[in-house]
Amino acid sequence: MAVTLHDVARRAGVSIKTVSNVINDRPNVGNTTRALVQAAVEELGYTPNLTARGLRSGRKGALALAVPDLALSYFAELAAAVIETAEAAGVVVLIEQTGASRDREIALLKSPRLNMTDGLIFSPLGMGQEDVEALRVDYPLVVLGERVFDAPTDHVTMHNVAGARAATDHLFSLGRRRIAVVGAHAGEVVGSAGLRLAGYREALAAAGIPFDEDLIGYSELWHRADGANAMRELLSRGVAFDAVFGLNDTLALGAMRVLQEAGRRVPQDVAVIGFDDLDEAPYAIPSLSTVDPGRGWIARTAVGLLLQRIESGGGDAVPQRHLADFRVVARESTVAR
Amino acid sequence: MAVTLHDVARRAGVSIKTVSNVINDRPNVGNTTRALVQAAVEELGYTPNLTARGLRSGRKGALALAVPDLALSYFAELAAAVIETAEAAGVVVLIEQTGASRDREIALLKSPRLNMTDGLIFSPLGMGQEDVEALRVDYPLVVLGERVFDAPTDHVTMHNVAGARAATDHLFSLGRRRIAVVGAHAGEVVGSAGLRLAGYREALAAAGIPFDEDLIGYSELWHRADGANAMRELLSRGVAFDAVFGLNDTLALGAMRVLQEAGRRVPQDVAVIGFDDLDEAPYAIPSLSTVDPGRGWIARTAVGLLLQRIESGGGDAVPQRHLADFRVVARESTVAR
DNA sequence: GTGAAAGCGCTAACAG
DNA sequence: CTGTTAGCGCTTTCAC
Repeated sequence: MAVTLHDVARRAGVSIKTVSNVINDRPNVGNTTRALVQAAVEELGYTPNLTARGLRSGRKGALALAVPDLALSYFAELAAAVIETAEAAGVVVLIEQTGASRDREIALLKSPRLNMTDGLIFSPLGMGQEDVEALRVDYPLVVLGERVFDAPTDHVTMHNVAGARAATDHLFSLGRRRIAVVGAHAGEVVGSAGLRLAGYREALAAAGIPFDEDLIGYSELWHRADGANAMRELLSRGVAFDAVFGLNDTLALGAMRVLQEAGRRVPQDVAVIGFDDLDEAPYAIPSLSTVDPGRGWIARTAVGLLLQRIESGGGDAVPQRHLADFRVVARESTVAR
Repeated sequence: MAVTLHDVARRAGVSIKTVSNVINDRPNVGNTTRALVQAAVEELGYTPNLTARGLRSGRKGALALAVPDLALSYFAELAAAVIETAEAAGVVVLIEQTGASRDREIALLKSPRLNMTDGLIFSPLGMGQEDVEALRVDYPLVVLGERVFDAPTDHVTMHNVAGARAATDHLFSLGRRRIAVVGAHAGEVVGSAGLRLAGYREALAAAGIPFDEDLIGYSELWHRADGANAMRELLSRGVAFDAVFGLNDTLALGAMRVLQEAGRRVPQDVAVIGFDDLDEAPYAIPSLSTVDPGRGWIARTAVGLLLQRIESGGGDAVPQRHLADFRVVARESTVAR
């Protein structure tokens, strides 16, 4: 290996600078020289050393994406979209898992590992409002989600409140009135759990239905098993309900599973709606109604924003906030009885 | 930003070499000097420039993982395990998606993008035996799966044939005899589809049951929708069957969905088994029986092997082949009637 | 035990 | 239009 610019230059009988110019197709190079160099590149099988280029130019051609856990479908699908978009721009993606731990999230933000990249797309789950300062970093950063407000960085996020409200309204439109929630985080205000719960409460208030704490199922994480456990607890509590709002699809699927184990028919006895519109939602049994939060748009916007920040040398343009469109996707789990 | 070794050296009143020695905790440095340097590092908030280190030492501290598509749960879960293992070794993971395209896979193998990393863990899906030569690369490479045999590289793979045979035997043990297959690839021999189908045929042969082409459902890809489509086609063909072997869990889940839409009860009318033991398999309705192919072990072994190759300077030790243990996981979708 | 100097492969001035 | 010359920040001989 180790074919360098020098080798190509020697072979083509030109200077290393000219080769560099051809590689980065810069304008000021004669056509014959260009062809000569290109031939040499072919013959020698030259491929630029990205590390050296990165060291010299400061541009690494890589971005980092930090998510809680790739095994969570939502983040896997998000990552797939981010990688696809980045690849189209000739940028590679390095993935970090934080395990939704506040400490690991904060540690990651100042990790030397990041200096292999030009910037970070960060989806925090453990950090909160009190950690705003940790987001004041000296590299391009785009934050996904709404755990932290008034952060000094670009945000791309979804309509958590409005989406949750629409999901709840959808259940109301079927005539359901006792709507259980699965996946709430005790005391949380910011963050997807808090915001979606707020949307649920807004819908309740607008419909004149009192909020009933007994209908709220809590869980730390949002794995399928957490949805199942929360539903088991809800059932064992003996409260009556005719619908369930899973704060995400994974929770909803876990809950749906337990409901059916317990002999409750979905949607006849209990209607179920989730949030995320995972690829698998249409294939659940029954197919799962949900809120499509515009994941693809979010990925594309986040990558675009980050690349733009990188391009502009991280100038301190005023932080932007982008919101994806959402829509309720009605499937079998919320068919009217 | 941009605190360099020089800055630390100046602050500590020592030479840059000494600082470097402390950072990489090399032995030959006095205790007082070491403390002095460490203090300076703290104060200045020095973090090493990994790009420069990579350029100089040749070690980038990164590895690439190439999979067909992160949105496929199997690969998402595999990637999660690889990242976790790599992180424990202080190595970051860069993910490439090939879309299961042969051309993109081959292109990736010689992509300059890879020289940001020390090596590649490669899970091909489009390449075949005729592409062995493309695997003869000059960087450490570990191949996952069995699309290519006699390759000049390390392999980590699963017992596709034996696992599939065990899955089929499990269905036999329930008294099922007409076992449909979902997700076969026409004419494929190597590759997961071909091997798992071979395992199915082995089980058939051992049980003295003739192979019936009518029971084989084909699909190009292994998305949920492909399993659903293959099952729809199988049903429309009107052949009788009392069990289904999904060549992976995703296919099985898609097929199960269609079966129930069509009024076939699982497992009473049709037993269903998959392959992969995805996180979601226990939460399907009914919970999905499957083959656990040892995904975690595969990830750990692949990372270990790659790091070892990298460590040893890519010496041409003889290619190794590692096989994970598997086991059949019986759940509700294959309960005896 | 520590310092000085060279150079990894590339880009970016600045000349010519 | 093309060549020369410095480094980017680090590790690594080789002296001391």
